[in-house]
Amino acid sequence: MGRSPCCSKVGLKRGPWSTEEDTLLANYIQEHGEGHWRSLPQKAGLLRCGKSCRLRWMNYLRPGIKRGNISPDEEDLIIRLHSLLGNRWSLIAGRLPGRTDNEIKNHWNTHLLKKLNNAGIQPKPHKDLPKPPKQPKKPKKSTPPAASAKKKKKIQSSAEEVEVEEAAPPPKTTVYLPKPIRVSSVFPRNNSYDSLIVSGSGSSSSEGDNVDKDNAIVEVSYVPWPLLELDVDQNYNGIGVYGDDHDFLNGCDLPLIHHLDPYGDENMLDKVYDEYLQLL
DNA sequence: AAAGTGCCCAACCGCCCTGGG
DNA sequence: CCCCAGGGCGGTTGGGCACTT
Repeated sequence: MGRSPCCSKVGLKRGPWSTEEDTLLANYIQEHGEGHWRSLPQKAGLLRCGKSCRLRWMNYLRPGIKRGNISPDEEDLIIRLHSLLGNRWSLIAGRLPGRTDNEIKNHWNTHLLKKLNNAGIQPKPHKDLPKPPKQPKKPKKSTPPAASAKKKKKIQSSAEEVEVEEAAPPPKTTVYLPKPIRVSSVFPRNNSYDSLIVSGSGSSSSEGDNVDKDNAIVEVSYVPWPLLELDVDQNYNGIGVYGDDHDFLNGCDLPLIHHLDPYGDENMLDKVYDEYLQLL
């Protein structure tokens, strides 16, 4: 028996939103705030699924949303973050002010993937990208075999090679950290990706030495998620202990770009990335 | 001008996680 | 400890538009 749908789809409108619906939704949220998405449509007088309302708000109506015209700087950052994070669109979006995960995901799939392919760079298939392992915040339940079967399948399919001892209190947990890879200090901001220099394939890159601090160009190697295995002990206070997705980045004190002006400082993205390198 | 083709992106779908009762 | 509703995420779909033939 499958999971019950989030809402009864009978009688609900689907497809593109009308301006009237947008207005209703925006007005309601302005008045009552976000949340309670399931009951929101009814209260707001919308014939929409709650999830649909949330999506519309998050991706379109929310104040501060920037639409279209993704700048080369932003593309640059997306590519770098993707090399770090894989398809964690919400995390990537969190570092790009005004951008939504959906937009970034679309842009990646329609534009950046092509550019990278044209440049001879083959980002690993999404499924091969390990996710940052999640440390169970609280050993909630040692999932019973039957109930966890589906989850395990999903996890394995995403190649999440995480060995987290959930039940026992092991002092040691194996996690995999993303290794920061500098794609290039300047993804050609004014030209195509064709000029990218692709370093040896599969270079597992403990060679962060190729970065020339004074110079712009470094080796380009799109090597998503080279795995870095390490043992976590009590003294480890790095970002490796992924409390959750957001802790994965937030835990490393990386300043959110929301606080920065992405257009004010040409080198801002480089700086941010350098901070990643240092923090990781 | 009409038909065919490809691309883009808003929206949907299904699954998972979390927290409260 | 278990169940369930709410919320969030990543992958996929399909309508509409632009471009080509």
